[in-house]
Amino acid sequence: MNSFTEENYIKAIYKLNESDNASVTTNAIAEQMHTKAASVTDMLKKLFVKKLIHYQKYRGVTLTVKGEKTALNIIRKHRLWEMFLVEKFNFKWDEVHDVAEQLEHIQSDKLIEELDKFLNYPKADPHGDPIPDAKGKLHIQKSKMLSLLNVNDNCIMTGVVDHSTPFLQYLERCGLVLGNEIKIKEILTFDKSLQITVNKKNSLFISNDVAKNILVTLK
Amino acid sequence: MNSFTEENYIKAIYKLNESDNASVTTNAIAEQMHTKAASVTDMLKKLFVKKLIHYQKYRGVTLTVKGEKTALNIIRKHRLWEMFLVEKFNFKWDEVHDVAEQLEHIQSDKLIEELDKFLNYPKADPHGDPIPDAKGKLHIQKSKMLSLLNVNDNCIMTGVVDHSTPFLQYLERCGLVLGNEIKIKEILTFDKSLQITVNKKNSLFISNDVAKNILVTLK
DNA sequence: TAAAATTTTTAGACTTGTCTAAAAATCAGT
DNA sequence: ACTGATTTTTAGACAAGTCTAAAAATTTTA
Ligand SMILES: [Mn+2]
Ligand SMILES: [Mn+2]
Ligand SMILES: [Mn+2]
Ligand SMILES: [Mn+2]
Repeated sequence: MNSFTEENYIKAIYKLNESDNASVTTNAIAEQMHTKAASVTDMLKKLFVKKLIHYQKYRGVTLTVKGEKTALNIIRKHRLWEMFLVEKFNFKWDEVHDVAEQLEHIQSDKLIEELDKFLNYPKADPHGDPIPDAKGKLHIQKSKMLSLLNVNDNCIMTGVVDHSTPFLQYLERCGLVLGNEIKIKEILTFDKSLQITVNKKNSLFISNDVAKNILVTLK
Repeated sequence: MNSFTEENYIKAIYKLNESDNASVTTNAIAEQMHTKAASVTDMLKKLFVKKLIHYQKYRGVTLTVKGEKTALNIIRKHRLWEMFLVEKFNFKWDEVHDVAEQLEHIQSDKLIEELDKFLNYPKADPHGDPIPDAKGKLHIQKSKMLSLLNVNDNCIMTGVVDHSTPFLQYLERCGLVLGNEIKIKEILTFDKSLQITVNKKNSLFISNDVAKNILVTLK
C-alpha cells in the first residue's frame, strides 16, 4: 500500500490544510515533517502519481478525495490508539503521542474495528480531538478559545490547541483537564491574563497565551 | 535503534538456532526471510558491526548475548500481542500472526509493561509458545509430540509445531485446541495414524503427520 | 514593471535494503 | 586428494528516501 513515510506526508498535508484551508506549500510540509524542501518535492511527485494529491509545480498541493480518505483513516487510528493508551493502559495525555505515531501505521481492518468497539466507539481522543468514524466522517464540535470569552462566562473545557508535553503537564497540574468547568472571574486589561476558577473551587491566574490554547464550549 | 528489517533478521536467526542449536547458515536465513543469499550476507555484515552476531565468512552465524537479548524482546512482544488479540479483541489463533508481526516492532517499554499487566502476565501465547519475561527469561515447558505417545496414553494439548492458518483451522474444527484432553485409542500399524478422543467425547482419526505437529504433556 | 528576495525545483550524491550474475570458498564422493 | 557440486560472498545495479548546492520560478518591494 503506502509506506509509513507516505502516510506521514499525507497526514501532514491534511493537518496543514485543516488550519488554513488553502493549498499547502512545500516549505510548510518540510517544516512539519522536519525534512528539507527538496525531499518534499520528491515525495510530492510520488504522491501525485499515486493520485493522492493535486499538484502543479510551484503551486502547492491539496489532497484528492482518495488522499483525504487515506489521511482520515490514519488520523482515526492515531486517535483511537491514543484513547486506548489513556483508558486501558494508564498513559497520561502527554505520554501517548509518540507511541500513537507508531501504532497509526499498523495495517489491519479487524484490529481497528475491534479497537473502536473495545473503547465503546469514542467520539473524541484524550486531547478532545474528534475521531473520524469507520467511513471517515468527522463530527466536528464547535468550540472556541478560552481567550475569546468574557468575564463571568462559564464553560466546559473540551480540547487543547498545543499538544506539547510541557503544556499538557502544566494544564494537568492546574486541574485544567477535559470536562472540567471553567469560570472567568477577571480579565486584566494590562496583559489580558485571566483569573479563573476550575470546578468552582481553585482560583488561579493563567496568561492569555495559555487561554488561547484551551478550547471550551459555553454552558 | 535497530530497523524493522534488522529485527526480523535477528528473530529469524534466533528461531533457526532454536531448532538446530547449531550455527545458522546464510541459505537458511534467506529461506526464512524470503530473500536471496546475497542480501543475507550484506545484512550479516551489518549485524556483525553492531555486535549482534558472531560471524566469520563462510562459517555461519550465532547470536551474541546482546543479539539474543534483542531477539527475546521481539519474541516477547510478538507473543504478548498475539495473546492480547485473542483474549481481548476476538481474534482466532490463526488470525493473529500477521498483525503481531507488525506490532512486535513498536518501541515503548511502558506499552509492553502495561500490556503484560493487562493480560495478567501470561506464560504462553495462543499457540502454547512460552512468553519471555521482562528480563528475557524463557520458561520452557517440556512437552512432546503426540506422535511419540502410546495406546491408552492420556494427555493435555499444550502447543503446536506448525503455525500455518490451514493447519490451525483444521485443528480447531476437530476440537483440538490448547487445554483439551487427548486420549489415544488406537495406533494403526499400517500408516501410524491415530484414533483419539478429545475431552473423552468425540472420537476421530488423525494422520501421523498431524500428530507430529501437536504438542502435549502426559497427565 | 524591473530588480531583489524568497520559494520551489532540479541535479547529483548518499544510505538502506534488495536483486542478478559471477567469483571464491567449502563440502562430498570417489 | 582431486574434482564436481553446492554454498557463500563479491560486484554492480536499482528503488526509496534523504541531503546540499545550484538553477528556475514566483512573489515582494520599490
Ligand atoms: Mn506516524
Ligand atoms: Mn490527540
Ligand atoms: Mn516482524
Ligand atoms: Mn504464536
